[in-house]
Amino acid sequence: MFPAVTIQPTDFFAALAHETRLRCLILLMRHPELCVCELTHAIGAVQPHVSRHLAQLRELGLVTDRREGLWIFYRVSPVLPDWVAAVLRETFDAVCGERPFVEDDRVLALMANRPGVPRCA
Amino acid sequence: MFPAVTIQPTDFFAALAHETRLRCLILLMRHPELCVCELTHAIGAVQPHVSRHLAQLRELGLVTDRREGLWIFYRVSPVLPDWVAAVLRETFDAVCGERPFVEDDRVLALMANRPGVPRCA
DNA sequence: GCTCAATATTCGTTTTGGGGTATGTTTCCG
DNA sequence: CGGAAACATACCCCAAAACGAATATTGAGC
Repeated sequence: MFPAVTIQPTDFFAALAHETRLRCLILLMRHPELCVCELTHAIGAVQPHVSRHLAQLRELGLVTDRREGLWIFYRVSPVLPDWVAAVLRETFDAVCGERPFVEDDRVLALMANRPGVPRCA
Repeated sequence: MFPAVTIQPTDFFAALAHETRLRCLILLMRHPELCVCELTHAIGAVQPHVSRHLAQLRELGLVTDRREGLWIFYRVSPVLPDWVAAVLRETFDAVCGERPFVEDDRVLALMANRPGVPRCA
């Protein structure tokens, strides 16, 4: 019904203004949820770097996290204000085919030993 | 045909991440064009402050400027990439009724001695 | 030519944000 | 209970961004 969070426009745009955070968000829009090690691997950064920027997205309410065993899975918040979701979608459509966003998803697809999703038969 | 400029997503969002720049852009979306003194008056800041942030918007290609006598009129660039224009429109629709954006336009409407537009009979 | 009005830019300083590395916390497993 | 794995946080340092005030530029009018 009501979006759970109120997000200041300038805070929202500041969150999108960093490449690491934008790359994480784009990846999270391609997949229902991803854990930190997947995001870290896809982006090719060190883990504290990714964790720090994920924390900023979380504090703003753009993403939510869920613990499952050792892993913490992030997903795009399902209760975003409509205009925030709309801006994210417009941005996604515009950049999902560009660098470095395409490569990020390709690198993720080639990742071995991914938790959760890739259960073999 | 082709948008004249290529704008990096992170640069674009960084431009929107400052309140002064966002307030200028919202005002410029309500009016075909505005000069610096109008923007300065509406926002209630000192002139160098507004000029500096307008310069950043101009360097990014989000606005264009046109000199007419002593005044320099700014307007939202007519050749923005589609997704940039779409994000601006979504943002405008979301915030144009909120503070401080409504007040900015009210203050502007009450401004005396505006150049250009308000020619009396 | 001089002067004033509108705007832009520069300078010095302060603040904010990001990076790298080390360390802390939580959970699972044996 | 003692590891090790996954992730978060803290600390210190540097660079980019913003601010206030002063100054430079541009054009109009006389």
